[in-house]
Amino acid sequence: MEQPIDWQVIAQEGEARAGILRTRRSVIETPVFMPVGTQGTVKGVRYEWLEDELDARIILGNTYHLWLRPTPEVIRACGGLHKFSTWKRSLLTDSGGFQVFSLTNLRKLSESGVEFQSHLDGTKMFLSPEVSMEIQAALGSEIVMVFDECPKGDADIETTRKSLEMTARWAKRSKDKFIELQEQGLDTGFLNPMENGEWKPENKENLESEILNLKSLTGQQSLFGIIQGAGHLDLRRESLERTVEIGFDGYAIGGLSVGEEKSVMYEVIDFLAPQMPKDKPRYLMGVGTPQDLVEAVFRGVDMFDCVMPTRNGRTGSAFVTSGKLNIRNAQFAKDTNPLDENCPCSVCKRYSRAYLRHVYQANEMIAATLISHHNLAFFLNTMKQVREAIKAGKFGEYRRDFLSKLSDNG
RNA sequence: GCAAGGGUGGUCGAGCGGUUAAUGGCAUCGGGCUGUAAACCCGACGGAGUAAUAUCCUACGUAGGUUCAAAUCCUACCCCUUGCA
Repeated sequence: MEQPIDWQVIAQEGEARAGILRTRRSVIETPVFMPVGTQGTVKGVRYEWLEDELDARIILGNTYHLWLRPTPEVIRACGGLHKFSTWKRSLLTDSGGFQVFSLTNLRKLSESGVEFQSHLDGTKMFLSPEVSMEIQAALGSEIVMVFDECPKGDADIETTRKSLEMTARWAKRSKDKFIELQEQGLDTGFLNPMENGEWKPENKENLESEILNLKSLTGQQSLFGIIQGAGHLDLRRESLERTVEIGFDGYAIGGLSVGEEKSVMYEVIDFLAPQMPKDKPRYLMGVGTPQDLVEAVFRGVDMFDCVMPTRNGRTGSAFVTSGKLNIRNAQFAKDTNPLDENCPCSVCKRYSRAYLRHVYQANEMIAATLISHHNLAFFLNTMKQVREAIKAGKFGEYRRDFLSKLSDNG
């Protein structure tokens, strides 16, 4: 049976899986880190760098932000988010669900959806599963997320249960609307499979043979469900069952790293990931630090996204082998070393900590760009090493080594 | 030379008799950032001392004076800015 995406495990070690995810627009090796490009741009980083040196295969976009500006009408008129932005590889669009959580004082929540006040000008806007699906069809992403509600990490059991049940109903409504939109041909990113729009990585001999065995794709969008339940394991299980019952192309763990203790996050992943469908990709939303990624892969997660590399990059914090480094610190004023001597990225090859500190302190735009670039390289390289370790059956060793090198608050 | 206005902590600048080690901005130093309302937010910022308080010390151009009390009022001097010679 033809599907919009295809994912196959090519190696496994314990719960950790290495796989190949194919969408209509790119071949993505998992575990994968997806840089966040909320407003149709990964802040501070040109697509040229993401494509060439960093070799990101998939990035995020955000329904809520693009809905307010430039609006789906503009993006549809420009041929969808790929054509509009010129990003040719895969896109995953978040549904606006997270904004239901993070813009809590600008919204009114009800069964039908959420009334938002635009954070730009206060205009009242109504977002619902149906509206979110319409916007994501206009954006034309490869992976569409259901519209969910994300309770606080420390929410009590009754609040969490009510929230989870609404998320389940919203998931069903999302899927119904999603199917309708696909049938109506409103997805701007549709690619005729006969035209073979799929992008393959270059110089990947092993991958070529693996791809040959894979099924062809429908050219349509795929849809991921989201499991909620905060830190309550029985609710997590219930949410998982209800989500799987509806049936999606992949499954996401939502509602982590939203204020709960770190131990709770690992506990939930430990419990949940192994129970999730084995033949579908598992996506841990919004996580996290490099350490979080390694730990979550160890527990069976395949996909990640997080704003940390770009946000921290813009605010002077660099991720390095030993953890984090704050480029503002006076100790780096005359430090001629690169951010991370083990990092092969073009920033580390060329620029010193002293220079990066100077341009940061001087408020030069390039500081944000350079540190964001390095941070993305660090995240993407970490995931590449993780994949290679799993394929070589040495992930346990890799993880131990990785964690032992952390000395700061990584 | 005359007239007017000024000299405040790293810096710019408020304060113009007591609650003022002295508002605020900037700079500096430190911390934070996890499906991006974030090129952002928070804290420290005369010195000594304490785990933290307490407590000392030194400070509003310089030197005197008035007053219970002065960055704030008075006098002299030094310097700066502007205008007139």
